[in-house]
Amino acid sequence: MRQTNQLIIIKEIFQKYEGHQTANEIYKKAHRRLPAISLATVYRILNTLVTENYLERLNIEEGRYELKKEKHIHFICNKCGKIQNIPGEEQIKSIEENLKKKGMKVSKREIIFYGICKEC
Amino acid sequence: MRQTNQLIIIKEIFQKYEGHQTANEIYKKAHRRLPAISLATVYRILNTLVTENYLERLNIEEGRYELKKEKHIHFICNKCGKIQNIPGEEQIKSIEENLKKKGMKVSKREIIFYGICKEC
DNA sequence: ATATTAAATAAGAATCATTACTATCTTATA
DNA sequence: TATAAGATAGTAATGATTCTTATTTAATAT
Ligand SMILES: [Mn+2]
Ligand SMILES: [Mn+2]
Ligand SMILES: [Zn+2]
Ligand SMILES: [Zn+2]
Repeated sequence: MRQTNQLIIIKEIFQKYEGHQTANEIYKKAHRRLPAISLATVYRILNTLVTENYLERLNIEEGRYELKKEKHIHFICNKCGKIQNIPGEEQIKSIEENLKKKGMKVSKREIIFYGICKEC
Repeated sequence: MRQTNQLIIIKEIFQKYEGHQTANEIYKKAHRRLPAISLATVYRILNTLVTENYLERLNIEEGRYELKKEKHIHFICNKCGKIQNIPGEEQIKSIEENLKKKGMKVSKREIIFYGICKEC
């Protein structure tokens, strides 16, 4: 993978802000530093970084990307829209073990709770 | 809510097949019985039925709808694409109780495991 | 049964996220 | 520095979903 300016900048954006960002948000941030960058390039780099396990994609209405870290679960507030990382790993592991016993092999997961957050 | 032909047919499609179907699949099935039906109508009716808790929408790459039944979890095979309903309700309830203790109110959730199914 | 009317529909345009395409450019390497 | 495979910009294309508006229809009152 070639170390292009575009790739370096997008990686830096994720290092600077460890939140859940859309492709378009990344594009706007990258565009400030590299006005010639194209949205298609942002999408291609995001896809590549997901394939390489550098990023993770969260499928909500619009795709959101975040740095790949220890596995976690998401809570999205229906009022303010904030996305939080929440605990629950033991319970999920328990489900995955039961699936394994049944002969299924889990490689990925998407666990999202929706509701009203503490502040709202 | 008016009992239109379009609404009745779409409900019957879900009664006949209790699987996870896309808007377009519904449209094609409905179209056989009512060639004049439009895709926009299918979408509007699906949205209405979700609002009324008759259907549930599963957000994967493409939206998939199924009859609303007891809460459950999904497993999607990366190879054959089959979507299965799997158990794990106790563990999820445990997570939700912890969220409640922290002051969050859960109203909806989306729990999907991806991997390879028993047959593949 | 018929007229009335508010709600639902068909058809197609519009929107929005994402991907495909291709000529041009750039990083890595010799 | 010359070269070539890989990456990019710009833009067209795609696919799912929603919007718009003129027309139709189910429910209700007569
Ligand atoms: Mn997260
Ligand atoms: Mn299901
Ligand atoms: Zn909130
Ligand atoms: Zn399978």
